[in-house]
Amino acid sequence: MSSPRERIINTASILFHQQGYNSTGINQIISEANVAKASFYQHFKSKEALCIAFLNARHEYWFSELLSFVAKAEHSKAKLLNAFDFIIQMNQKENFRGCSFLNILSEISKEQDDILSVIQAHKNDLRSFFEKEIGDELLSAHIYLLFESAIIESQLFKSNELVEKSKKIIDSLI
Amino acid sequence: MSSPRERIINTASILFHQQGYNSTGINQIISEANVAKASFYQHFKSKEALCIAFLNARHEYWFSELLSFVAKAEHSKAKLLNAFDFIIQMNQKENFRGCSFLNILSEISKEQDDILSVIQAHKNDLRSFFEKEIGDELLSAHIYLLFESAIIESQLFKSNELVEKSKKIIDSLI
DNA sequence: TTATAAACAGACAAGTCTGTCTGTAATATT
DNA sequence: AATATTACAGACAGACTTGTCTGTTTATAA
Repeated sequence: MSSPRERIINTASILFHQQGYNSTGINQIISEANVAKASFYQHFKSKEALCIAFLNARHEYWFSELLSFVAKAEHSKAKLLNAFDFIIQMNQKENFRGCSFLNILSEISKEQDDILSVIQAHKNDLRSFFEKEIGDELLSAHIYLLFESAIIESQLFKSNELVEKSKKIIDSLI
Repeated sequence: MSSPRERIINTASILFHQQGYNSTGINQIISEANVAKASFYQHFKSKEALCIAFLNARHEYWFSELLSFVAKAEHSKAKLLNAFDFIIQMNQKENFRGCSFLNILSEISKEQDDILSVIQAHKNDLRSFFEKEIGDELLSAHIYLLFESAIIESQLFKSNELVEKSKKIIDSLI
């Protein structure tokens, strides 16, 4: 069996993503992770610290999945279209729960800048990904914006309709 | 002085929008609205009912503000650009707190479909607004997607940078 | 002026939350 | 084998949550 720390992160990943950050308590996390409360606070000094550890783990996971999904294609345009197919795959896998980072963004208060920084760093990495792939500054911002709304709108309407539309738009754009 | 119901909605509007839905308790709302708890539950059967009343009030307010802002322009293209200037105005007015509807979307659980329906209705109205203004189906979806991400990204980065970029994109698009 | 309605204050129940603490059991290292 | 570390169980504090309830005061209407 994995270490307590791993079990906590894995359980928190599922629960935060499924129920939201504020709606998930430490007690539920440690109970489902089979970890004692004292052990939890030995690894994480607070719930906020766990949140940051979760976001970092999520960043690693999500990005490597995106990259390997995109790598299936050869040319730049096909890679971009694959990125949107990646959204569709994740929607199915995770029941249209949207983006962990943006979900938590909506839940945190002004005081929690530590968390905000991690979210911003993640999205800056995503922006850089598109910039490297596309080159042109304005066009890559354009694609990034469509990518972001494609995720959110599929969460909102529980449907891939606007992801598909985004693909059509990009097809006519590039 | 206004009625208790009005005071509750007004206070909840500020607090939900500033602190988030789950982080705002009934006790804080009634205390800042100067309303007795019994009076609150005479007007709203639950916090969820208040949430729906708030979203409806927000819908009315936000949409009429958008329409009057857009009406300043004559032609279709100028109206669309004005819609993005409306985002900039609201960002300044409300400290980059983003969209109330999408914020609450991130906080609710699977079971709260009543709230989800109100959010979806709001966004469908927004989509219709762009469709009426533009005509073309795919293009109006395109503008809608850019509009949505413009709001979210300005909340995320506490900046109007990507709203301005969206305006440039639309300028070259139409 | 009397009767009806609405808003008031605030205690209370029953549950949640995070974080601390005590003490025991299992595991690693020397 | 003895020591040091790590994880365990779970009680506890203190503060929060939503919603109910009792009783009082104010405002409206007959």
